[in-house]
Amino acid sequence: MVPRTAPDPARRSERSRAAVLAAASELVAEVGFGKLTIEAIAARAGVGKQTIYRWWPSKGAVVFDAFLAASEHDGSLALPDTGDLAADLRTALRPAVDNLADPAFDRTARALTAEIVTDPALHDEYRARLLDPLLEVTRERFRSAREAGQIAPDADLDLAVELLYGPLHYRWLYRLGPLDHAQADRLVEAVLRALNAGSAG
Amino acid sequence: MVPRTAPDPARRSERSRAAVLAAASELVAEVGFGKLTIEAIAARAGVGKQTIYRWWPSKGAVVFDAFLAASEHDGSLALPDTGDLAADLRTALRPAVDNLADPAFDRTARALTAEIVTDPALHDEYRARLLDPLLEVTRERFRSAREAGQIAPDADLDLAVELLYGPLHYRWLYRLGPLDHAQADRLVEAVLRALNAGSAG
Amino acid sequence: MVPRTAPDPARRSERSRAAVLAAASELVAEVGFGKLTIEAIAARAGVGKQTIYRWWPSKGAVVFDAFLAASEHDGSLALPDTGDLAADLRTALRPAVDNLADPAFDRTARALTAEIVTDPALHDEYRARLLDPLLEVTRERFRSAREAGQIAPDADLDLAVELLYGPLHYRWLYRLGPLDHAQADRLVEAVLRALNAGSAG
Amino acid sequence: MVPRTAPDPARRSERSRAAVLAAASELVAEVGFGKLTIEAIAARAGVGKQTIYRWWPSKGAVVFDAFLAASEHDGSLALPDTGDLAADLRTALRPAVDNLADPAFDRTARALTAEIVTDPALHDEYRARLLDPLLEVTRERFRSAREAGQIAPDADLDLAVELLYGPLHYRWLYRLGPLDHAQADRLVEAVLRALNAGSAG
DNA sequence: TAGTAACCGAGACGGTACGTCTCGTCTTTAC
DNA sequence: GTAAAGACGAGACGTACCGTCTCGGTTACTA
Repeated sequence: MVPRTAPDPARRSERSRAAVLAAASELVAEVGFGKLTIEAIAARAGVGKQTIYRWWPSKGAVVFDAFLAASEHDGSLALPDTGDLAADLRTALRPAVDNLADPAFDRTARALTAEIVTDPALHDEYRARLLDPLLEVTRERFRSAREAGQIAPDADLDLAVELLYGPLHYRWLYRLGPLDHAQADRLVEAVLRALNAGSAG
Repeated sequence: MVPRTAPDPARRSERSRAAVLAAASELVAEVGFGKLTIEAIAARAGVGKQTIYRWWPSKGAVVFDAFLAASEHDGSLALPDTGDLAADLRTALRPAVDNLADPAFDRTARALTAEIVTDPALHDEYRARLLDPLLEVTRERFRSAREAGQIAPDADLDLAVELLYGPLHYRWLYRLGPLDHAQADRLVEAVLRALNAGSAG
Repeated sequence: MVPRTAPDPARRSERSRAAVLAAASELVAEVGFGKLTIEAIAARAGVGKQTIYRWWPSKGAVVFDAFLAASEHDGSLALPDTGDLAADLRTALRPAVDNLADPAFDRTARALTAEIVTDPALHDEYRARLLDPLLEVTRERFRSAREAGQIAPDADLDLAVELLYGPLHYRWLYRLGPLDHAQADRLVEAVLRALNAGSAG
Repeated sequence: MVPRTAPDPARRSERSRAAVLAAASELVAEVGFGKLTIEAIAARAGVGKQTIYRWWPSKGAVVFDAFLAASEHDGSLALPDTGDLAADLRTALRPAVDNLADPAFDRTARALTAEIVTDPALHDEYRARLLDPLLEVTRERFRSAREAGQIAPDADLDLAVELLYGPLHYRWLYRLGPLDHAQADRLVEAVLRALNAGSAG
């Protein structure tokens, strides 16, 4: 067996790539991730199945790519640094909460989460392209606050971001309660207390 | 299509039920949830496929039932109330952390999480039979601490449990860092600060 | 394994027997033999499946029994002996032709023929209860004609009945041409010529 | 349900087609038609089930095709015209009788007959590809004899072929008596008498 | 500008599993 | 103590997709 030579990205049809991602987006919204099939994507996109298999390793990768294509360049990672930590965190959490509360986003996000949690390759890509950048800017904001003496000088920044996003994610994933701005604000307050905000100021 | 009449549970074969759950447990450990098939479960259990379809609505339901059958009666929900809130929470989190750090448990738990997150019926059953009882005993412990004046009298108990379990779950789900007792202990401290523990004492 | 004891016919429920045969008749007409199932017969008859398996060896046997119950006691075997062989044979063939030309009878008869041709047990029962008696009365009529000098004294009586019924059956089975009285009459003439009728008179 | 579009015969794999027919032939001989399954044919042929369902409408059609593939190009239709009608008919019937008397052929032929009698589509194909050509060459031989003045000038040729093949088929189908050359020869004589052979000479 | 190599749509292929159906047996319930 | 009801192990059904593999037919680089 000669090892399959990698396809030449230079010759890749942009037309097909876009059609596949669009078809995947539509179909995942229509039938859900579980009932989504490569064959249906190919048919909807007017593309041969081989074209999908050539460029994506799995169904999850296609959908994830489609999701990324939509998410990547909205400036959702922008976390301001106005000097007011609480306000900046609220600015970050409130749109996130709005997203999670949107039924369409909820459906897609759940399907992707299920795949990411299960498929190591997708997990890695999710970490690299979405989650780690988000965590990093957040950590950076906490670092800035620590340097400004707004939180404890020995505050664990990793723990800080987990305290911020973890409870929100948990509440969303298991539908434990409403996702709204008030809830987000209360969470921000709790996190700041956990980080001894003010006690050092 | 006439709606299928529900089978009579009184006639259910306990022998078959147990064999199916055992086979499902073994197979999910051997091949993983994704490659698990109903046919393989039936074959391993020495059971007709129809017997599985008669009593469970989906592959996820079978595996979940098998997981429950194993989890339900280990007293994992016991959360002590010694009067020392921090110690009691550490007592609760440490074994949980140990479980999540175990590769075999991790694999099964991820597969089930993926299903629960995606399948509303499984979600409901998970909430009813595992998650809600756990959250309730934890909330109860916080209530006891609040009455004892160990945390702020206006502490939001729902938020409290989410602050406790959310960051841990988040760290586990996305493999954000090591899961060990030290980490659990730091989390407990942060949560207590968030709840103004001691400041009111 | 203890050999199953034969059911005691004395205890047989006439009510169930009749209900099964009626249900089989109706269903074979509604869905055809191929799509007929034991389960459907039992359900329609309001009878347990076991009751059918207890008394009949196969689906074909049930339907055959139902057919027999309807056919056996109509005097279709009556073949007159008026002295006029040609007329008597026409009297025999014409109603047979009418039956075969009836679409409802055709459908059932084809299904049964297919079973009889394939299942030796059914074949034997068909021979014993329907076909052999018919052939015998026909043979007897030819014998009478031979003794009366109306056909050749060395005429082969078995061949005679096959010459009479074979062409008709063949035409019916493969739908080779119309089945009507004129056709039956021409066949009778040909058979009589084959038997040297008249040449000896 | 969108009606399935017909597959493109140009792309059909001759390799698969031949393997399926061979497997069907073998299996029908081994287990009989009734116990033959599409799954077994596919497995034996090393072929996906879908490949069978793609190209054949039913189990009967596969077996029939296998039978045809074996029968079609043996010159069994050759019916000589030596001028001696009786001899030519004997030449035609004797090998037919030999076939029917062969247990292996008998078994397959019964199974196919059962299907043909029951399934209109198979019936049509049988007529078109095997029976009608046979009847036509036979009719043609009778026509030739009629023109030669060997049978009655008003002889009904359709009746003639039915008189020839019908009794034989009847005797075979219901196992009414031995199938041998003597029997075939007697039948030929009877048919010729029925057609007034010689009386016009 | 011709040749050629890769991608492309299309879809048949060998497979696997699906969820359903029916078989014939076995067990339980109720009359 | 019989028979209805129906769960059971078994396994074939016909369908849906999987991922691979030819097929021609465009592209778009190279010679």
